[in-house]
Amino acid sequence: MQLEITPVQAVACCSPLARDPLSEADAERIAPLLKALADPVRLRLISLVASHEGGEACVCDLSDAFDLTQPTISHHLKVLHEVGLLDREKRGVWVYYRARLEALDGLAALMGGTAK
Amino acid sequence: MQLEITPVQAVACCSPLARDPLSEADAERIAPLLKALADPVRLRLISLVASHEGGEACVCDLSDAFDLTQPTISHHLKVLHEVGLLDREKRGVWVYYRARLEALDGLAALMGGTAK
DNA sequence: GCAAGACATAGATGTACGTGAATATTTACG
DNA sequence: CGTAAATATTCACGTACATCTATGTCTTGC
Repeated sequence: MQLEITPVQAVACCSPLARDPLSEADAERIAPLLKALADPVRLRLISLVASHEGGEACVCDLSDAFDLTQPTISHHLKVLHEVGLLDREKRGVWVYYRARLEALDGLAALMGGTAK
Repeated sequence: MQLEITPVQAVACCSPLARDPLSEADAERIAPLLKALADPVRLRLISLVASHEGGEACVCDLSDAFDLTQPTISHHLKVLHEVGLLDREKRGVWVYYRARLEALDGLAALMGGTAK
């Protein structure tokens, strides 16, 4: 269940960085999203999930790619989930994660478009 | 003078996150860029610089927008400069910063394009 | 040359964060 | 039920980081 407002929803509500000065409030809402992405392990995790067949992957698919303990992977997935970059669905014993592509697109729209 | 390799150059050398799994090496090079951006103050700083007239701004233009001391602003600008997101040019007493739009576009290309 | 202004650096401090070990929770299966 | 497997949570620890105060460096104008 996902009832609370996640930082992901902050992405869609402002013009590109290079067009207008970002407000303090918007910056405070967007920074956590980037902070969640600003880790090598989490970058690879979201990339693995997003590029995995079917657009989703379970933890078992993911943890093999890293030289980290299972709780650490679980922690990183939680961080990405809490900001709304990953959706989480439990099916049986396994937990499947799915990337929120709109969120990534939102961030891309924020940073890009400067070459216009 | 800018002779060393900055993290900014790591952006252009990989396909979008959602297309192929990001390699460990690429992730290690890109994460510092996002980490530099993942701060409310630095987000606003780069936005202020990029959206400022002429595409550049001196520290004096920037520090007024924040309730922080001058050394703190200077520190944040240094962080953005060190990863290559901001160019730095001293003219007289003033130091002008300019956003590297290619870097921002590179990041945007990395995260977006998922709606294809 | 000296004083003033713009910006950077150094040192110090509290907080946030990445990681692992140990343990808990949940589900399937016999 | 009870055991095994998949994932999450808790606790602890070392490091990184944001911020401030104090000080340094450099440029301009008198």
